[in-house]
Amino acid sequence: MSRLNELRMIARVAQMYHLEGRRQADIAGHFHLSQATVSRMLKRAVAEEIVRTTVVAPSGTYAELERRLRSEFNLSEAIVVECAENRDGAIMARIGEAAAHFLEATLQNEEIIGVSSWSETILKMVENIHPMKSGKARYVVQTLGGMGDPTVQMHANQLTARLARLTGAEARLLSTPGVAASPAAKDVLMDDPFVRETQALFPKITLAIVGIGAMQPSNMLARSGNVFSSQELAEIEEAGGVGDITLRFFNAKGGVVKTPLDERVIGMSLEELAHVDRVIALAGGSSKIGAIQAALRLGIIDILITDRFTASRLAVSEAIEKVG
Amino acid sequence: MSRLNELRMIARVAQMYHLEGRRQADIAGHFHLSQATVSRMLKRAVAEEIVRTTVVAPSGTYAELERRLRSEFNLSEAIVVECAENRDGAIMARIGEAAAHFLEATLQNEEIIGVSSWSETILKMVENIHPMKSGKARYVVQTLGGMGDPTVQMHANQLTARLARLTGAEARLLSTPGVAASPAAKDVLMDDPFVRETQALFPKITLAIVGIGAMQPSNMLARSGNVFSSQELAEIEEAGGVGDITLRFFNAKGGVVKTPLDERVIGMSLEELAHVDRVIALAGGSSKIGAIQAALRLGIIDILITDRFTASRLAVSEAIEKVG
DNA sequence: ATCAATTGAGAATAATTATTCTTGGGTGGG
DNA sequence: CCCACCCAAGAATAATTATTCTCAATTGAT
Repeated sequence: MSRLNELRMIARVAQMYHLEGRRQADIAGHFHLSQATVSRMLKRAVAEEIVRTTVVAPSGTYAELERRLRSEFNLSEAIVVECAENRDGAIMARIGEAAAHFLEATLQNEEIIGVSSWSETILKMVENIHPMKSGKARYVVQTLGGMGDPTVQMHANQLTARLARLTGAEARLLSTPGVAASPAAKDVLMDDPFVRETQALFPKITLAIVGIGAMQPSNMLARSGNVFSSQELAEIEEAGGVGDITLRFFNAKGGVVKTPLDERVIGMSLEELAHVDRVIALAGGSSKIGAIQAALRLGIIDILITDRFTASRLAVSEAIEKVG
Repeated sequence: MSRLNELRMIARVAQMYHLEGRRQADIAGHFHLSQATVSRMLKRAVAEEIVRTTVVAPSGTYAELERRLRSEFNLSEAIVVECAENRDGAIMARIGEAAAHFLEATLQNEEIIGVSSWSETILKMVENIHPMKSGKARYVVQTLGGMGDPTVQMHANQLTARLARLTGAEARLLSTPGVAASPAAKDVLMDDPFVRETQALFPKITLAIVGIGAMQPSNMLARSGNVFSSQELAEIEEAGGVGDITLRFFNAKGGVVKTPLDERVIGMSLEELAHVDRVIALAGGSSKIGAIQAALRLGIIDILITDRFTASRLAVSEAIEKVG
């Protein structure tokens, strides 16, 4: 019976604290208690479930899906965006917006940003970033050479440059094809002092923004001319490759797939990426599910930004495979 | 659209803080934000109703009734106790328990407690107090002489003494009748040095525990022999009296009613009571509604402890009268 | 009954959180 | 275009809260 009297008082203290907004010391004075006691009563109020705090996700957000992604794939953060229709264009726009906001909110001073600048999603991100006047970032480093058609290559350079301008950083470009014709050709291309300089920054990147590619080349990539021939792609698939990040391939289990082609890519390696403090992956769309799942299994992505359709399928599929 | 991205992040921060119990500085580190920003986001989360805190009153408590009593009667605190049946015996027992708990929880060191020791409710309170070993209170002062029958007078003394023992205090008794036969007789009784000494403590009382009497004498009071004759009671009623605290009468509007009888009472006056830091009134039961309501209007009671039936009728009745 | 272990509360202190102060940028009116 | 004002964010600081430390008292086990 005295327990009830005790709880009544605890409830009253909780009411004064949480609803009336009074300070603990104030409440302590009111009841002639010590502040320490009030603090303990409030703790007790939570334990007794007299005080309950709920966090309501705003509609259009998917906190539960995010939680599952974090937990299934051991991510530092996951952002799942609302998207009315499961269409690639819409999805990329929404992911881009969310990524832009996240970047703006969390970008530190003097960061060195790495960006693999030929994904449409990343383009959407850049389009949504507000200019940050007081030069926040130090460098924006292009982590993969341009693809095929020189016009598109320039596009990629421009995207990097634009991101640099928006973040008040200096752009460090890779004005070279992403894939050389041969290892020897790569050596030649790498001889360029600007290329060397940019590459030298890879280990210093503090924040990398990457897209995830499926074996099906994306629109942008396709338009940019063929990167790898279908024969080469077949070779990669043969070796188990299901997706790539900056043209570095991996298999469904999250293992790195090395083929001779690897020697011809001019860009950041997965090993280098693994050393980056924050790796943000932007990817969505039903055609990429498998690639994304595999990419997450690499264990080098810290933050995934995706759409609710993809998120849902990723979470379910991963959970099932773990049980199976 | 960016508002949603902002709210998502706020929601996530709120989740980490409130549900995962992480520190603001920790969250700030996770998102590369400043602790100040996290604090502001959390404030915003409350404003946006992303975070909601509810205080659930344990069943068997009546927070809303208490709130109404506090507000209608301008009380510092109100305690409304659960009570299965609207029967005086049960009500007094519950009120006593609650009062005991409240006293134990809020009693300071060196307090000087005044107690008008002839109410059954106060007796129940004393019965429920656990001994406080490290002498908390300084004195327990009897604020009204005993009534009629010397046996009952002794009872009253014993109750005071018992409360003193339980609180580790020294008892200061009024070993005299509560009502003298005449003002002159009162002067004689007051000549007693112990009586004078006790009375001298009235202005030093820091916490007074009082009952509220209706014009209908209570069981205990009746058993103790008649205090006032029916003629005298009629005289008081004539003057508007509807209730008393330590035999000091007041009318329905909360005004003090002085009659010649007042000159014969040996006990604390309402003026003295008004100067006491904390005045705790213990009263319940349907027969006392009017008296309690009037007593509360006196404005000298800080804390009321009553039962849910009485509380409910008090709150309703006061609200109606205020509207009318 | 005695004693170690446990509990409970306040005082003092450490940790955490809110706010003020300051700076720099954005904005809108002249 | 310039200026004044407003707003946002972090650093520094003030305010608030949680915890540790201490002491005393209780309990349970001999």
